[in-house]
Amino acid sequence: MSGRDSGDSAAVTRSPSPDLPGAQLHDLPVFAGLPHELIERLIERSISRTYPAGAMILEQGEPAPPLQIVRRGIVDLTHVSGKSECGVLLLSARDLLLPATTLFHEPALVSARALTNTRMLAIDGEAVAAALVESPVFAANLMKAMSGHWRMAVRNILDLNCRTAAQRVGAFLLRIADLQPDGSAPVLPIAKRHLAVRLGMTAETLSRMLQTVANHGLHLRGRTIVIRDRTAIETFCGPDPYPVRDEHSLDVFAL
Amino acid sequence: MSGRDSGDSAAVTRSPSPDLPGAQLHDLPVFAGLPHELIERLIERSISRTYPAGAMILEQGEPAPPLQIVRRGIVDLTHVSGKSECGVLLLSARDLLLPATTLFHEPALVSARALTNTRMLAIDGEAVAAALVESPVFAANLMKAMSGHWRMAVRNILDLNCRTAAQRVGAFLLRIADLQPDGSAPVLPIAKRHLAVRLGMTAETLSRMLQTVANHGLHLRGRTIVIRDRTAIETFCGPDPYPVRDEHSLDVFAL
DNA sequence: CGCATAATTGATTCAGCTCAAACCGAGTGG
DNA sequence: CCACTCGGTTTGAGCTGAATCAATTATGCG
Repeated sequence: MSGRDSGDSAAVTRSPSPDLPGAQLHDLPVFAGLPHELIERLIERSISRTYPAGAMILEQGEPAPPLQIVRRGIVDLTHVSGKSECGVLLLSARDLLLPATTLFHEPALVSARALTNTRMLAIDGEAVAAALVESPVFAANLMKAMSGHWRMAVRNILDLNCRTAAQRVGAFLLRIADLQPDGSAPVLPIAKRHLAVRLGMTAETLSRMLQTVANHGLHLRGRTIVIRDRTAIETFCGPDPYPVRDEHSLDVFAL
Repeated sequence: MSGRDSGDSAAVTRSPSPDLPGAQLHDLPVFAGLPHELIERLIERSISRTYPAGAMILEQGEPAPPLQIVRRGIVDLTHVSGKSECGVLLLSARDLLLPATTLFHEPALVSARALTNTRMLAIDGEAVAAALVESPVFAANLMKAMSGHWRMAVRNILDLNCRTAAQRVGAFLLRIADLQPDGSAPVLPIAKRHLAVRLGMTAETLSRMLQTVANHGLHLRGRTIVIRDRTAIETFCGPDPYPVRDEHSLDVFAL
């Protein structure tokens, strides 16, 4: 929220330096149901890092020893080969960054880049491993997140070859709007260019498709999403192929 | 059953009925590193089922209470909407069937269908849950498999929007060939039509692309894959976008 | 043998990409 | 205050990869 993220949200976390636990850390879904002292131990073995918009968080090909969690901002997972980028997923607050890559020390298939100012929590890999053997609940939490990621990936695959570009755009914006805290006017949190990559199309095509979508009841004024005719846009976006949108119950908040 | 996969493998499992443990069950990767008695307990709470080619194993939309493992055959994960199918992944022996869906009781996004005669092992969901809290190793094994699935999904996403249809065909056949036990001539285990679905293209396109690929050093005589010019086909299939093919180390054998 | 299903081939169409140019808003500096 | 970049967005024209539709040939399979 906030203009182009002016002071407010920054002020919350603006603190002497990284590791300020802050009560809200305990409420991260990864920690749900864990004994308090275990959470403390994990947080002690973690550091917070902030990345300015555009900064690389993780380069594809390298493994990611510590377990990283998005505390604030939007993180873009894309594969870069040559000059063509290929987006896979956007993470937002509370999401885990490539847990699979982390846990099994495999090279990441995608790079992670901050699209907005981003704050990450990085928990030491060994502490995580220790916690895993000790706490089945923690293990379950991680699995849950991984399930959610799988689910998102499958949706993406389906979208890519069952839906048209315009439908993808529409569905994505609709989703964004619905995820946004209901009171405020829903707003597109990232640049169009990045949205295009995420949706697997060029910036030009996105531009055109936005017009198409506008003709079906969903406008984009500036960065605010205006749903003018809900049912129209929903039917346009296709036989909404899959069951309910319950990735949240899997502790996944990705876009 | 046992159409063209004649007696050999069928003979091994041809038995009065389902739950015949059989030594090889203990060697499933999901059980790796588990105490022997835990394996026994899980196997006791499981049943084997066989499906003829073409049979539905799991319908999209329904959750999948028991944890299922492919013992033999090829299982196709596709989403069906209307008359258009959209393939996501092919599972083969030793792969877990939608573990995420199983563990968290969410409706599956895709249907699972046997493409060849298939034998599944279904472990009771509660037994699995119990084993999970008891054995961190078991939990780790499941996570490993889920990591592998995520990896495959990401590859698929990348393929779909960074590679041409011909490149996908080439890369897939190359992969199949490499995975096959090296002695024998590599063979395509499924019908072309299903391959087309898996690769996100129509059967017609697949047919044409096979010709294209043939001009670049990879022929398909009948169902046997003939690699005539390895380097040529490899360079043709594109800047092989991702690191090594190490999904096997993640206990994933999907195609 | 003959029917049904799979695979090919050809002709046509269309969604989305590429390339190129115009446009626009925000800094920047004179 | 205005001119001037400079990145991002839009618009346009043309091209192309793959889908579609339709017809034909192969391949089982009962």
